[in-house]
Amino acid sequence: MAAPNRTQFAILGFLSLGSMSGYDIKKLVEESTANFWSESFGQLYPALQKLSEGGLIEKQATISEGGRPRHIYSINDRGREALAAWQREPTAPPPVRIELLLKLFFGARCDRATNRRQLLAYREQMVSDLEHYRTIKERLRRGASGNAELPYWLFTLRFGEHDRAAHIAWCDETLAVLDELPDVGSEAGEEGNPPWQASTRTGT
Amino acid sequence: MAAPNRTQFAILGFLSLGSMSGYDIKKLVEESTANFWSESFGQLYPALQKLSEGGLIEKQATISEGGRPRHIYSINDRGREALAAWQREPTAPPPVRIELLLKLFFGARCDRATNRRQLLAYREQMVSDLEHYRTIKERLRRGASGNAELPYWLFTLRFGEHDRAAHIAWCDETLAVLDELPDVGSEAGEEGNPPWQASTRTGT
DNA sequence: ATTTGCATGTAAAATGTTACATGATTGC
DNA sequence: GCAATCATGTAACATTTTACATGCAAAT
Repeated sequence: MAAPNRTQFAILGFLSLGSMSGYDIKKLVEESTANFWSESFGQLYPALQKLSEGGLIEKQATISEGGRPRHIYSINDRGREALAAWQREPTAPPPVRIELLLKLFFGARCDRATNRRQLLAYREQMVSDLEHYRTIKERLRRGASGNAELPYWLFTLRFGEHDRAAHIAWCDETLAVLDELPDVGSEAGEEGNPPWQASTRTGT
Repeated sequence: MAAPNRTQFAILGFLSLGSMSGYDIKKLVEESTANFWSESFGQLYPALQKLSEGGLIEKQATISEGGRPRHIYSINDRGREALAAWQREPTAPPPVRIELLLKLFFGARCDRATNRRQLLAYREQMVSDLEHYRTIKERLRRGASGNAELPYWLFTLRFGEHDRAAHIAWCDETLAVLDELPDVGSEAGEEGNPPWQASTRTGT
């Protein structure tokens, strides 16, 4: 079954919604999970082949309307089992690397205007994300009412809404505090060593 | 100046707080930014060398107490400039891949108990993160009061608090809705193709 | 005619983690 | 003596993105 590659499970998930080609999966990903999960062709095609070789999905070479060759993949029982098994497995927290916070952590090394600009740009992104989610939600409510999976799709959307709203609130709070800080410019008082002590890292 | 490697900027940031060795940086990272930014030795040591070659930091071979060799690095003016320039630059949003949401997106493919377990485990992690942040906060308030960078360090902590609190709220909301959903088990009604349509992806 | 979309794949590069190799010192 | 911490570095591996290569068909 090769490496515990998450791409393969994503593929199994999408194929569980219906048979389709690699190209179709890519499109579906962009339209549905792109906000929290995306895949590139460079991952999809090799993974499809591996799944096919592993006997979790079936490949049928078809000719589409225009006479173009198309490889349609379908999930089988072994694939469905593998999908469900993955869903049952404990989920490792994703590695986080938030560049904005790294910049802000060293915020005393640059001027206030710079920090403000970064926060405002981030805030704008969060607001536009929220708008985007609302659009998707309306489309879903119209196009998928009655669909048994709709609630689950809405769960992931609500995640985005909670998350972005919280980040906007954080931006506002941070901007307010920032305005009351002395603007030392980029030449701050250096040396005076950091008060960090060995922390008992909460193991994962 | 080689690749626009973020590790190098992280290093510059930490060296702007004081001169230290690669080992020291690694320790500091673990104690301070690990919640939103981490680095491994495999990245740190080559990056230190590159920065040194690039003339952004200075290397001094020292002998520490025990007679062990130590390489102490110090940031110079060019390095400080590069750090500030990076802070001014627009920040690209990090790629998000949240496995929990991917599993939940296909939640109709497994039983309710499985979805519940995943949500509860995630919720627990969020709660323990919050506790961890509180510990750090207290330590900071005691050990760094008066420090000019303290506000910025608290900003990143507040980010974590906002973020985790929102995710906990989402978990609770989701668990409540989940309980009212029919438990179809892993054999749900398949086919009935997804209502996703081409979405105008909000460009980044 | 030319662009856009459909469709599949490979190669290369960037990024990052984990494991390995080495060796000294300090505390138990 | 032995484990833990200090300390530096390399090698292998995994993951993922981006770019490249190819070609047909439909729409403009």
